[in-house]
Formats: sequence, structure tokens, C-alpha cells
Amino acid sequence: MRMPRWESDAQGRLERAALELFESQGFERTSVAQIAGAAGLKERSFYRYFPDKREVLFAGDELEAHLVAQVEAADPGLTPIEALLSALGTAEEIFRPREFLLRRGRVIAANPALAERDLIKLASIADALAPAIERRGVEPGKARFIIDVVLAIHRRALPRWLATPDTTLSQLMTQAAAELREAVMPPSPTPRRHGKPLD
Amino acid sequence: MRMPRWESDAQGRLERAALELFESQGFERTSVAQIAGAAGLKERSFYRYFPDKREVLFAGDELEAHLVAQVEAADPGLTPIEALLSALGTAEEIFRPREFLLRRGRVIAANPALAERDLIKLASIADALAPAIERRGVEPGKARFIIDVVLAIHRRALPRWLATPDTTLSQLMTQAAAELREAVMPPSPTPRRHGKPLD
DNA sequence: CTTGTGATGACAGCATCTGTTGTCGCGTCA
DNA sequence: TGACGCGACAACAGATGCTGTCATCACAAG
Repeated sequence: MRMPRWESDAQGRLERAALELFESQGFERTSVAQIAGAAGLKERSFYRYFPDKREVLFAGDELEAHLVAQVEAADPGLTPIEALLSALGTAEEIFRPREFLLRRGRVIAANPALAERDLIKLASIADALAPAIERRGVEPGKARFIIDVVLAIHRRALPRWLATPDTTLSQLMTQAAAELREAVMPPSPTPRRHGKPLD
Repeated sequence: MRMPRWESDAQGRLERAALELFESQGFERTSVAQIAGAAGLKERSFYRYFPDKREVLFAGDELEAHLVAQVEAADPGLTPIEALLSALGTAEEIFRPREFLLRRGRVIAANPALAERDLIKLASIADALAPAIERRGVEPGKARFIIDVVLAIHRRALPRWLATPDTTLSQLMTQAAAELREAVMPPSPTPRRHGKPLD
């Protein structure tokens, strides 16, 4: 066997080197040249794998594709909300190990520029999900609305799931949905004149 | 009266010049030097008013402060959701004229980098609102959840409001809230027949 | 008249990101 | 076996975003 001219999995090496460097010295303080160097490449090569410095932690749209497929394959008898809850409840840990998600989450939370990119990725997922929901007979604006609400539910349940390893994300999302129903219903069926706080 | 050494309202001139240039040639294709030049300044002066190129369309946290104040001043008898709906329903058009909001909205929607910043501003508002809701006796995680849901309602209502000049944003948000209640309630009080048992 | 003060210009410098061209190992095909 | 192209990377040049630092000048305060 011969030595290949280059090590394999350059992209993976870049991702791992970047995560490590972002953890140890922060996002702003690590340059692209440094990441590339740690992966045995030159700066220019970094940009052959990722369009910009942030994307090194967000590459791949497998999650998005998987969610869309899940929603499209869901039982037509399900409510759009049920279909979304079911898709999001099962798709979290599929592609990346939980350990990676935790490290990555900490780094993102610690760096505003990365948090920004994270939000746009979520928005991108919402955009991708919209047509799948519309295909279930929901008007476009309303589809996006429902998706936003379900993403809020997901956001509510995710930290609890990460904190308690023995529960299902799906359970926690169902629980959050119940919480939403309760909060959104009028506190009492009688018109309130003097205020009737419930929580 | 003497001629002042510099024109007044440099910040406003920069904002207007930037909006105009972003409209005519796009965000990426206009350089900071160009914006500054159009406002009669040098590039370096731009950065004295705005920390970066995007912020020129997002400067000012008056809206955030106003919303927090509104929520804090709201009737304690109101549900957190009601307080938020009321605050968001009245605060939209206060600081900037509607015409400006429309142009700005179009430019933001057309440029991913600006859309990204827009999302982070919303998240910042959500973060600022959370303590005000918690002070009404809501547990922190739940407060953030409720805020996310109300922001989704706001997002649902805003385009309609911009499209129909003779309606109130508050009305449309109430309407969207009703839509949410309907979507979130179980489709029928009896358990589903042919479907699977819900998770 | 002297002494700030505040807004701006001038300049230098680093980092991000892009376009282009050169190099070299490897598989292909005749 | 050898010419050939392709794919992965290096090398170089350059525009732009953003920052630090110092000089300049009108105006105000004393």
C-alpha cells in the first residue's frame, strides 16, 4: 500500500480542529489560517470546504432534509402540528453524537456570531418545512405560523431533554405542547373584569 | 447664523444613504466607504456611529426598551400572554414611519446577511422581555416559551397589517392568537379511530 | 487668549473572503 | 507503458470589513 498524497477526510479534520480551537480560545480569536493549519491545510483550502468561517460548525443539511422527509411521510390523518411534533421529536440525535451536540452547543452559546448563524439555520429549516406543511392543505402563512409555534415548543423541550438523559424528546415536547394549550386558553370562561391570574 | 463645520444628523444621513444604496445595488455590492461617501463622510466615521455595516439598518434599542416598559406597566391582572400581545400590538409604528419600515423590510428580506441580523435583534428583544415576564410570576423557561409563542403570533400578524393600512396590528394579533388556539386544540374530543394512538 | 472638547480625517494594519494559476499524484485509456 | 485529464491542494494577489492611533480644526468655556 502506498501513502496517499493527502490525509483523508479533510472536511472532518477541519470541523474537529475548529471546534477544538473555538473551545480553547474563542471564535473571534481563532483565524481561518489557524484552523486550516491545525488540520494540515492552508487557509485557501478551508474555503473550498466551507463558504465562511461560521459554517464549519453548521455544515450539512441532512437534518433539514430528514425533517422534511419525516413530515412528508407522516400519516395524512395527523394534524400538521402532530406531524411536526413527531418529526422533531425523533430527529435530534440521529446524525451527530450527543457529546458533539453538547460541545457544539456550548461554543455556539458563547459566541454571538455563531448564535446568529444558528438562528438562521433554524429559520432555514422552517422555510424548508413550510412547503411540506402546505402540501397537507394548510394556507402558506398559516403553515409558517404553525412551524414557528412547534419550533418554540422544541426550544422549550430541548434543554430539559439534554439535562435528563433518560427521557424522550418526544415526551417532553408533548408536555410542552400541553403547557402551551393551558397558557393560551382564556384563564376563565367568564369575562374577566377584575383580573384573574392563573399561573 | 453661521455655517456649522459639519452638517447635522450624521447618523441619520448614514442610515438614509445606506438604505438607498442597499435598495439600488444590494447589500453585498455596496461598500462602507460608499455609504460614508454618500453621506459626506469617510469610512472611518461610519464606524463611529455603527459597530458594523449591518447595524446601520438596526440601530437603536428604543423598541426593545419600550416593549419592556410596556410589559412592566401592564395591568397585573393580565395573563402574561395578554400583556405581551398588548405591548407588541401598539409598539410597532411608534419610532419609525410606516414607509421606512416597508422599505427596510424589503431590503432585509432580500439580503441573507441582513435577515440574519434581523433574527438576532428579535432574539435580543425576547431576551430582554424574559425578566419582565418572570417578574409576573412565571418560571424562567416558561417565560421564554411564552415570549417565543407571542413573537410567532406577531410574525403571523405583521404582514397582514402591512398589507392592510386600515386595520390595527392589535386586532390582527388577537386574530392570530385565536388561530393558534384552534390549531393547538385536539381536532376532535373523541379519540382518533383509524389513526395510531397519539404519542 | 488659552485651553479644552468633540467630530472628523488620515494612515496603518489585520482578518475575512475571492479569483486565478501552478503543481503533483492518480486513474484511465489506448 | 506512456500521454492525458482530473481532483486536491498550494501560492499569490486583491477587495473589503473592521480597528487602533494620532492629527486637525471649529467652537465653547474660562
